[in-house]
Amino acid sequence: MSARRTELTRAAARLFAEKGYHGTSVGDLAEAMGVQKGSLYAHIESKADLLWEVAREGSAAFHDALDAVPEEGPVVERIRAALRGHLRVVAEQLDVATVFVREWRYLEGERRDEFVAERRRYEERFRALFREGRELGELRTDLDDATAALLALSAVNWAYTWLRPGGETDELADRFTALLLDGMRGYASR
Amino acid sequence: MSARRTELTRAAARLFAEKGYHGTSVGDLAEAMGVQKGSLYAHIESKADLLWEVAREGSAAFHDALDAVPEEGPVVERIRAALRGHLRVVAEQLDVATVFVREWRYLEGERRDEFVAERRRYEERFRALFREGRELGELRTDLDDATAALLALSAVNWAYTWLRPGGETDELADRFTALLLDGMRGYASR
DNA sequence: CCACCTTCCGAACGATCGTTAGGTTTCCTA
DNA sequence: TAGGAAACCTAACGATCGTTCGGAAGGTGG
Repeated sequence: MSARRTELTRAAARLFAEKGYHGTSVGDLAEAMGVQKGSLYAHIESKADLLWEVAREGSAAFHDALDAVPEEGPVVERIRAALRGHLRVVAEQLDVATVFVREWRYLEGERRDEFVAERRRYEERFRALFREGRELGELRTDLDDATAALLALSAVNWAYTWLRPGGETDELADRFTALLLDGMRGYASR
Repeated sequence: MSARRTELTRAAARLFAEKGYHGTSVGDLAEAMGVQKGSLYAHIESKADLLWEVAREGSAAFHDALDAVPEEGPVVERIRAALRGHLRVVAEQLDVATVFVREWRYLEGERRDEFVAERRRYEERFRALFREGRELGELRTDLDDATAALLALSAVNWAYTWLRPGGETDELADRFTALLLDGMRGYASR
Protein backbone atom coordinates (compact mmCIF):
# COMPACT_ATOMS: atom_id res chain seq x y z
CA MET A 1 0.00 0.00 0.00
CA SER A 2 1.43 3.36 -1.04
CA ALA A 3 2.39 6.02 1.46
CA ARG A 4 -0.37 8.26 0.19
CA ARG A 5 -2.91 5.55 0.63
CA THR A 6 -1.76 5.04 4.21
CA GLU A 7 -2.16 8.74 4.85
CA LEU A 8 -5.71 8.51 3.58
CA THR A 9 -6.50 5.68 5.95
CA ARG A 10 -5.16 7.73 8.85
CA ALA A 11 -7.25 10.72 7.86
CA ALA A 12 -10.30 8.48 7.56
CA ALA A 13 -9.75 7.03 11.03
CA ARG A 14 -9.42 10.49 12.49
CA LEU A 15 -12.47 11.95 10.78
CA PHE A 16 -14.69 8.92 11.30
CA ALA A 17 -13.83 9.03 14.99
CA GLU A 18 -14.42 12.76 15.19
CA LYS A 19 -17.56 13.22 13.09
CA GLY A 20 -18.81 9.70 12.55
CA TYR A 21 -18.84 7.73 9.33
CA HIS A 22 -22.04 9.24 7.96
CA GLY A 23 -21.03 12.64 9.27
CA THR A 24 -17.84 12.56 7.23
CA SER A 25 -18.12 13.33 3.52
CA VAL A 26 -15.67 12.35 0.81
CA GLY A 27 -15.13 16.09 0.47
CA ASP A 28 -14.04 16.26 4.11
CA LEU A 29 -11.54 13.48 3.50
CA ALA A 30 -10.24 15.23 0.39
CA GLU A 31 -9.83 18.49 2.27
CA ALA A 32 -7.86 16.72 4.97
CA MET A 33 -5.61 15.35 2.25
CA GLY A 34 -5.31 18.72 0.52
CA VAL A 35 -6.81 17.37 -2.65
CA GLN A 36 -9.96 17.45 -4.79
CA LYS A 37 -12.49 14.85 -3.78
CA GLY A 38 -12.44 13.09 -7.14
CA SER A 39 -8.73 12.48 -6.71
CA LEU A 40 -9.33 10.13 -3.80
CA TYR A 41 -10.68 7.54 -6.19
CA ALA A 42 -7.16 6.90 -7.45
CA HIS A 43 -6.69 5.20 -4.08
CA ILE A 44 -10.01 3.67 -3.13
CA GLU A 45 -13.05 2.20 -4.82
CA SER A 46 -15.52 3.60 -2.34
CA LYS A 47 -15.82 5.42 0.96
CA ALA A 48 -16.97 2.16 2.51
CA ASP A 49 -13.53 0.69 1.79
CA LEU A 50 -11.99 3.11 4.25
CA LEU A 51 -14.39 2.17 7.02
CA TRP A 52 -13.66 -1.48 6.41
CA GLU A 53 -9.96 -0.90 6.52
CA VAL A 54 -9.99 1.07 9.75
CA ALA A 55 -12.33 -1.43 11.38
CA ARG A 56 -10.01 -4.30 10.45
CA GLU A 57 -7.07 -2.37 11.79
CA GLY A 58 -8.93 -2.11 15.08
CA SER A 59 -9.68 -5.82 15.13
CA ALA A 60 -6.03 -6.61 14.52
CA ALA A 61 -4.82 -4.21 17.20
CA PHE A 62 -7.05 -5.62 19.92
CA HIS A 63 -6.33 -9.22 19.00
CA ASP A 64 -2.62 -8.49 18.91
CA ALA A 65 -2.88 -7.04 22.38
CA LEU A 66 -4.47 -10.26 23.61
CA ASP A 67 -1.84 -12.30 21.81
CA ALA A 68 0.77 -10.60 23.97
CA VAL A 69 -0.90 -11.90 27.12
CA PRO A 70 0.99 -15.00 28.36
CA GLU A 71 -0.88 -18.28 28.24
CA GLU A 72 0.67 -19.48 31.45
CA GLY A 73 1.08 -18.03 34.88
CA PRO A 74 -1.42 -16.67 37.42
CA VAL A 75 -4.77 -15.83 35.83
CA VAL A 76 -4.94 -12.69 37.90
CA GLU A 77 -1.80 -11.42 36.22
CA ARG A 78 -3.13 -12.36 32.80
CA ILE A 79 -6.32 -10.46 33.44
CA ARG A 80 -4.26 -7.47 34.44
CA ALA A 81 -2.23 -7.85 31.24
CA ALA A 82 -5.36 -8.11 29.13
CA LEU A 83 -6.82 -4.94 30.63
CA ARG A 84 -3.52 -3.16 30.17
CA GLY A 85 -3.32 -4.30 26.57
CA HIS A 86 -6.84 -3.21 25.78
CA LEU A 87 -6.48 0.21 27.33
CA ARG A 88 -3.11 0.66 25.69
CA VAL A 89 -4.65 0.12 22.26
CA VAL A 90 -7.33 2.65 23.10
CA ALA A 91 -4.77 5.19 24.29
CA GLU A 92 -2.28 4.74 21.48
CA GLN A 93 -4.73 4.29 18.61
CA LEU A 94 -7.71 6.25 19.83
CA ASP A 95 -9.17 6.91 16.39
CA VAL A 96 -8.91 3.33 15.28
CA ALA A 97 -10.29 2.11 18.60
CA THR A 98 -13.22 4.51 18.30
CA VAL A 99 -14.10 3.20 14.86
CA PHE A 100 -13.71 -0.36 16.13
CA VAL A 101 -16.05 0.26 19.02
CA ARG A 102 -18.59 2.71 17.64
CA GLU A 103 -18.56 3.09 13.85
CA TRP A 104 -18.25 -0.52 12.77
CA ARG A 105 -22.00 -0.89 12.61
CA TYR A 106 -22.13 1.09 9.40
CA LEU A 107 -20.31 -1.74 7.67
CA GLU A 108 -22.54 -3.61 5.25
CA GLY A 109 -22.93 -7.11 3.90
CA GLU A 110 -20.20 -9.69 4.29
CA ARG A 111 -17.81 -7.20 5.75
CA ARG A 112 -20.14 -6.53 8.61
CA ASP A 113 -20.61 -10.21 9.24
CA GLU A 114 -16.88 -10.80 9.22
CA PHE A 115 -16.29 -7.93 11.60
CA VAL A 116 -18.95 -9.10 14.03
CA ALA A 117 -17.37 -12.55 14.06
CA GLU A 118 -13.97 -11.10 14.91
CA ARG A 119 -15.46 -8.95 17.62
CA ARG A 120 -17.24 -11.91 19.13
CA ARG A 121 -14.04 -13.91 19.04
CA TYR A 122 -12.27 -11.16 20.94
CA GLU A 123 -14.91 -11.14 23.61
CA GLU A 124 -14.74 -14.91 23.85
CA ARG A 125 -11.00 -14.83 24.38
CA PHE A 126 -11.52 -12.23 27.07
CA ARG A 127 -14.21 -14.23 28.78
CA ALA A 128 -12.07 -17.36 28.74
CA LEU A 129 -9.66 -15.69 31.15
CA PHE A 130 -12.32 -15.32 33.78
CA ARG A 131 -13.63 -18.81 33.28
CA GLU A 132 -10.19 -20.25 33.66
CA GLY A 133 -9.61 -18.17 36.76
CA ARG A 134 -12.69 -19.66 38.35
CA GLU A 135 -11.87 -23.20 37.27
CA LEU A 136 -8.33 -22.96 38.62
CA GLY A 137 -9.57 -21.54 41.88
CA GLU A 138 -7.77 -18.23 41.53
CA LEU A 139 -11.10 -16.47 41.35
CA ARG A 140 -13.98 -17.30 43.63
CA THR A 141 -15.46 -20.69 42.81
CA ASP A 142 -18.99 -19.31 42.83
CA LEU A 143 -18.07 -16.60 40.30
CA ASP A 144 -20.50 -15.90 37.48
CA ASP A 145 -17.71 -15.60 34.94
CA ALA A 146 -19.92 -14.43 32.11
CA THR A 147 -21.13 -11.49 34.17
CA ALA A 148 -17.63 -10.81 35.45
CA ALA A 149 -16.27 -10.68 31.90
CA LEU A 150 -19.18 -8.52 30.83
CA LEU A 151 -18.44 -6.03 33.58
CA ALA A 152 -14.74 -5.81 32.77
CA LEU A 153 -15.23 -5.70 29.02
CA SER A 154 -17.96 -3.09 29.26
CA ALA A 155 -15.76 -0.83 31.32
CA VAL A 156 -12.87 -0.91 28.88
CA ASN A 157 -15.10 -0.71 25.82
CA TRP A 158 -16.38 2.59 27.11
CA ALA A 159 -12.84 3.86 27.64
CA TYR A 160 -12.62 5.44 24.19
CA THR A 161 -14.91 8.18 25.47
CA TRP A 162 -12.67 9.32 28.32
CA LEU A 163 -9.21 7.83 27.93
CA ARG A 164 -6.69 10.34 26.64
CA PRO A 165 -3.30 9.43 25.21
CA GLY A 166 -0.21 10.19 27.25
CA GLY A 167 -1.74 9.44 30.60
CA GLU A 168 -0.77 6.69 32.94
CA THR A 169 -2.71 4.09 31.08
CA ASP A 170 -1.08 1.04 32.63
CA GLU A 171 -1.62 2.40 36.12
CA LEU A 172 -5.27 2.99 35.33
CA ALA A 173 -5.64 -0.55 34.05
CA ASP A 174 -4.05 -1.79 37.27
CA ARG A 175 -6.48 0.22 39.36
CA PHE A 176 -9.37 -1.28 37.41
CA THR A 177 -7.88 -4.72 37.92
CA ALA A 178 -7.50 -4.17 41.64
CA LEU A 179 -11.09 -2.98 41.96
CA LEU A 180 -12.42 -5.89 39.97
CA LEU A 181 -10.44 -8.42 41.98
CA ASP A 182 -10.76 -7.08 45.49
CA GLY A 183 -13.81 -4.87 45.35
CA MET A 184 -14.55 -1.59 47.03
CA ARG A 185 -16.08 -2.65 50.29
CA GLY A 186 -14.58 -1.46 53.54
CA TYR A 187 -12.62 -3.90 55.61
CA ALA A 188 -14.86 -3.35 58.60
CA SER A 189 -18.04 -4.38 56.83
CA ARG A 190 -16.85 -7.59 55.20
CA MET B 1 -47.63 18.32 22.42
CA SER B 2 -50.04 16.59 20.06
CA ALA B 3 -50.35 12.85 19.85
CA ARG B 4 -48.99 12.87 16.35
CA ARG B 5 -45.98 14.83 17.42
CA THR B 6 -45.30 12.34 20.19
CA GLU B 7 -45.43 9.52 17.67
CA LEU B 8 -42.85 11.34 15.61
CA THR B 9 -40.52 11.64 18.57
CA ARG B 10 -40.85 7.92 19.22
CA ALA B 11 -40.07 7.10 15.62
CA ALA B 12 -37.08 9.42 15.73
CA ALA B 13 -35.73 7.75 18.86
CA ARG B 14 -36.09 4.34 17.27
CA LEU B 15 -34.49 5.25 13.97
CA PHE B 16 -31.69 7.34 15.46
CA ALA B 17 -30.82 4.41 17.71
CA GLU B 18 -31.01 1.92 14.86
CA LYS B 19 -29.29 3.78 12.04
CA GLY B 20 -27.68 6.74 13.72
CA TYR B 21 -28.66 10.39 13.42
CA HIS B 22 -26.81 11.06 10.20
CA GLY B 23 -27.81 7.66 8.89
CA THR B 24 -31.50 8.52 9.27
CA SER B 25 -33.04 10.78 6.63
CA VAL B 26 -36.16 12.85 6.97
CA GLY B 27 -37.55 10.52 4.33
CA ASP B 28 -36.95 7.56 6.63
CA LEU B 29 -38.83 9.31 9.41
CA ALA B 30 -41.69 10.15 7.06
CA GLU B 31 -41.92 6.56 5.87
CA ALA B 32 -42.06 5.37 9.48
CA MET B 33 -44.96 7.78 10.00
CA GLY B 34 -46.69 6.75 6.77
CA VAL B 35 -46.50 10.26 5.41
CA GLN B 36 -44.70 12.43 2.83
CA LYS B 37 -41.51 13.89 4.15
CA GLY B 38 -42.62 17.47 3.67
CA SER B 39 -45.55 16.79 5.96
CA LEU B 40 -43.29 16.37 8.94
CA TYR B 41 -42.60 20.09 8.93
CA ALA B 42 -46.07 20.70 10.26
CA HIS B 43 -44.67 19.28 13.50
CA ILE B 44 -41.03 20.27 13.63
CA GLU B 45 -38.82 23.08 12.46
CA SER B 46 -35.86 20.88 11.69
CA LYS B 47 -34.51 17.35 11.99
CA ALA B 48 -32.15 18.60 14.67
CA ASP B 49 -35.16 19.39 16.87
CA LEU B 50 -35.93 15.69 17.11
CA LEU B 51 -32.41 14.80 18.19
CA TRP B 52 -32.55 17.50 20.82
CA GLU B 53 -35.86 16.27 22.10
CA VAL B 54 -34.82 12.63 22.38
CA ALA B 55 -31.54 13.59 24.02
CA ARG B 56 -33.36 15.66 26.61
CA GLU B 57 -35.75 12.81 27.22
CA GLY B 58 -32.73 10.65 27.98
CA SER B 59 -31.28 13.22 30.35
CA ALA B 60 -34.55 13.41 32.21
CA ALA B 61 -34.93 9.63 32.43
CA PHE B 62 -31.49 9.06 33.92
CA HIS B 63 -31.76 11.95 36.33
CA ASP B 64 -35.20 10.76 37.41
CA ALA B 65 -33.73 7.35 38.08
CA LEU B 66 -31.14 8.91 40.36
CA ASP B 67 -33.79 11.01 42.05
CA ALA B 68 -35.48 7.78 43.11
CA VAL B 69 -32.37 6.70 44.99
CA PRO B 70 -32.81 7.44 48.71
CA GLU B 71 -30.55 10.08 50.19
CA GLU B 72 -30.23 8.22 53.45
CA GLY B 73 -29.35 4.71 54.40
CA PRO B 74 -26.36 2.48 53.67
CA VAL B 75 -24.32 3.78 50.75
CA VAL B 76 -23.89 0.25 49.51
CA GLU B 77 -27.64 -0.01 49.07
CA ARG B 78 -27.80 3.36 47.36
CA ILE B 79 -25.13 2.30 44.91
CA ARG B 80 -27.12 -0.81 44.18
CA ALA B 81 -30.22 1.32 43.67
CA ALA B 82 -28.36 3.68 41.35
CA LEU B 83 -27.10 0.82 39.20
CA ARG B 84 -30.55 -0.71 39.14
CA GLY B 85 -32.06 2.60 38.14
CA HIS B 86 -29.57 3.21 35.38
CA LEU B 87 -29.92 -0.25 33.88
CA ARG B 88 -33.67 -0.05 34.17
CA VAL B 89 -33.74 3.09 32.07
CA VAL B 90 -31.56 1.39 29.49
CA ALA B 91 -33.79 -1.67 29.42
CA GLU B 92 -37.11 0.13 29.38
CA GLN B 93 -36.16 3.01 27.09
CA LEU B 94 -33.43 1.46 25.01
CA ASP B 95 -33.83 3.81 22.05
CA VAL B 96 -33.78 6.93 24.17
CA ALA B 97 -30.85 5.62 26.19
CA THR B 98 -28.93 4.88 23.01
CA VAL B 99 -29.41 8.40 21.74
CA PHE B 100 -28.45 9.74 25.16
CA VAL B 101 -25.26 7.73 25.20
CA ARG B 102 -24.17 7.66 21.57
CA GLU B 103 -25.96 10.11 19.31
CA TRP B 104 -25.95 13.22 21.49
CA ARG B 105 -22.66 14.36 19.99
CA TYR B 106 -24.39 15.40 16.80
CA LEU B 107 -26.13 18.13 18.74
CA GLU B 108 -24.86 21.57 17.81
CA GLY B 109 -24.37 24.93 19.47
CA GLU B 110 -26.06 25.79 22.73
CA ARG B 111 -28.03 22.60 22.78
CA ARG B 112 -24.87 20.56 22.76
CA ASP B 113 -23.40 22.62 25.57
CA GLU B 114 -26.52 22.26 27.62
CA PHE B 115 -26.61 18.52 27.07
CA VAL B 116 -22.98 18.08 28.04
CA ALA B 117 -23.61 20.00 31.24
CA GLU B 118 -26.51 17.74 32.15
CA ARG B 119 -24.47 14.67 31.37
CA ARG B 120 -21.63 15.89 33.54
CA ARG B 121 -24.03 16.62 36.34
CA TYR B 122 -25.34 13.05 36.15
CA GLU B 123 -21.84 11.66 36.38
CA GLU B 124 -21.10 13.94 39.30
CA ARG B 125 -24.13 12.71 41.19
CA PHE B 126 -23.04 9.18 40.51
CA ARG B 127 -19.51 9.82 41.67
CA ALA B 128 -20.75 11.44 44.86
CA LEU B 129 -22.14 8.10 46.00
CA PHE B 130 -18.74 6.49 45.93
CA ARG B 131 -17.08 9.42 47.62
CA GLU B 132 -19.63 9.39 50.38
CA GLY B 133 -19.19 5.66 50.76
CA ARG B 134 -15.50 6.11 51.34
CA GLU B 135 -15.95 9.05 53.68
CA LEU B 136 -18.47 7.17 55.78
CA GLY B 137 -16.25 4.14 55.92
CA GLU B 138 -18.68 1.84 54.13
CA LEU B 139 -16.21 1.52 51.28
CA ARG B 140 -12.50 1.02 51.84
CA THR B 141 -10.90 4.14 53.20
CA ASP B 142 -8.08 3.95 50.67
CA LEU B 143 -10.56 3.82 47.78
CA ASP B 144 -9.85 5.92 44.71
CA ASP B 145 -13.46 6.97 44.40
CA ALA B 146 -13.04 8.71 41.06
CA THR B 147 -11.69 5.53 39.50
CA ALA B 148 -14.31 3.44 41.22
CA ALA B 149 -17.09 5.65 39.86
CA LEU B 150 -15.48 5.60 36.43
CA LEU B 151 -15.43 1.82 36.43
CA ALA B 152 -19.06 1.51 37.46
CA LEU B 153 -20.31 4.24 35.18
CA SER B 154 -18.37 2.92 32.21
CA ALA B 155 -19.84 -0.51 32.65
CA VAL B 156 -23.43 0.70 32.69
CA ASN B 157 -22.87 3.24 29.93
CA TRP B 158 -21.90 0.41 27.67
CA ALA B 159 -25.00 -1.54 28.60
CA TYR B 160 -27.05 -0.14 25.73
CA THR B 161 -25.07 -2.39 23.41
CA TRP B 162 -25.98 -5.66 25.07
CA LEU B 163 -28.88 -5.13 27.48
CA ARG B 164 -32.16 -6.36 26.09
CA PRO B 165 -35.57 -5.45 27.48
CA GLY B 166 -37.51 -8.06 29.36
CA GLY B 167 -34.54 -9.66 31.00
CA GLU B 168 -33.79 -9.78 34.66
CA THR B 169 -32.38 -6.29 34.72
CA ASP B 170 -32.47 -5.78 38.47
CA GLU B 171 -30.73 -9.07 39.09
CA LEU B 172 -28.02 -8.13 36.63
CA ALA B 173 -27.54 -4.80 38.37
CA ASP B 174 -27.24 -6.63 41.66
CA ARG B 175 -24.61 -8.97 40.26
CA PHE B 176 -22.65 -5.97 39.03
CA THR B 177 -22.99 -4.40 42.45
CA ALA B 178 -21.80 -7.54 44.19
CA LEU B 179 -18.78 -7.81 41.90
CA LEU B 180 -17.87 -4.17 42.37
CA LEU B 181 -18.20 -4.38 46.13
CA ASP B 182 -16.65 -7.75 46.90
CA GLY B 183 -14.51 -8.46 43.87
CA MET B 184 -13.80 -11.68 42.05
CA ARG B 185 -10.78 -13.01 43.87
CA GLY B 186 -10.85 -16.47 45.40
CA TYR B 187 -11.16 -16.77 49.13
CA ALA B 188 -7.97 -18.77 49.36
CA SER B 189 -5.80 -16.14 47.71
CA ARG B 190 -6.93 -13.10 49.63
C1' DC C 1 -72.85 27.00 8.75
C1' DC C 2 -68.77 29.14 8.83
C1' DA C 3 -64.12 29.85 10.45
C1' DC C 4 -60.24 27.80 12.14
C1' DC C 5 -56.72 24.52 13.21
C1' DT C 6 -54.31 20.43 12.48
C1' DT C 7 -52.56 17.41 9.32
C1' DC C 8 -51.10 16.05 5.01
C1' DC C 9 -50.13 16.18 -0.20
C1' DG C 10 -47.52 17.24 -4.22
C1' DA C 11 -44.07 19.56 -6.24
C1' DA C 12 -40.22 21.88 -6.17
C1' DC C 13 -35.95 24.26 -4.21
C1' DG C 14 -30.75 24.67 -3.87
C1' DA C 15 -27.24 22.11 -1.73
C1' DT C 16 -24.59 18.31 -1.11
C1' DC C 17 -23.80 13.48 -1.63
C1' DG C 18 -20.60 9.54 -3.59
C1' DT C 19 -18.80 8.43 -7.85
C1' DT C 20 -17.05 8.56 -12.80
C1' DA C 21 -14.18 10.02 -16.66
C1' DG C 22 -10.83 12.28 -19.54
C1' DG C 23 -6.88 14.73 -19.49
C1' DT C 24 -2.49 16.56 -17.24
C1' DT C 25 1.63 16.55 -14.39
C1' DT C 26 5.47 14.26 -12.23
C1' DC C 27 8.81 11.02 -11.55
C1' DC C 28 10.94 6.49 -11.68
C1' DT C 29 12.80 3.01 -14.47
C1' DA C 30 14.05 0.20 -18.40
C1' DT D 1 15.29 8.97 -23.38
C1' DA D 2 11.02 6.80 -24.12
C1' DG D 3 7.33 4.61 -21.51
C1' DG D 4 4.40 3.97 -17.93
C1' DA D 5 2.56 4.14 -13.51
C1' DA D 6 1.01 7.05 -9.65
C1' DA D 7 -1.25 11.10 -8.28
C1' DC D 8 -4.13 14.82 -9.10
C1' DC D 9 -7.40 18.23 -11.57
C1' DT D 10 -11.64 19.67 -13.58
C1' DA D 11 -16.10 18.90 -14.70
C1' DA D 12 -19.91 16.61 -14.52
C1' DC D 13 -23.21 12.75 -13.29
C1' DG D 14 -27.67 11.17 -11.07
C1' DA D 15 -29.24 10.59 -6.51
C1' DT D 16 -30.49 12.11 -2.29
C1' DC D 17 -30.35 15.52 1.25
C1' DG D 18 -33.19 18.87 4.46
C1' DT D 19 -36.44 22.26 3.75
C1' DT D 20 -40.20 25.39 1.72
C1' DC D 21 -44.68 26.43 -0.04
C1' DG D 22 -49.49 26.67 -1.71
C1' DG D 23 -53.31 24.24 -1.45
C1' DA D 24 -56.59 20.69 0.17
C1' DA D 25 -58.75 17.57 3.17
C1' DG D 26 -61.05 16.69 7.81
C1' DG D 27 -62.67 17.59 12.16
C1' DT D 28 -63.87 20.99 16.08
C1' DG D 29 -65.88 24.84 18.33
C1' DG D 30 -68.32 29.27 18.01
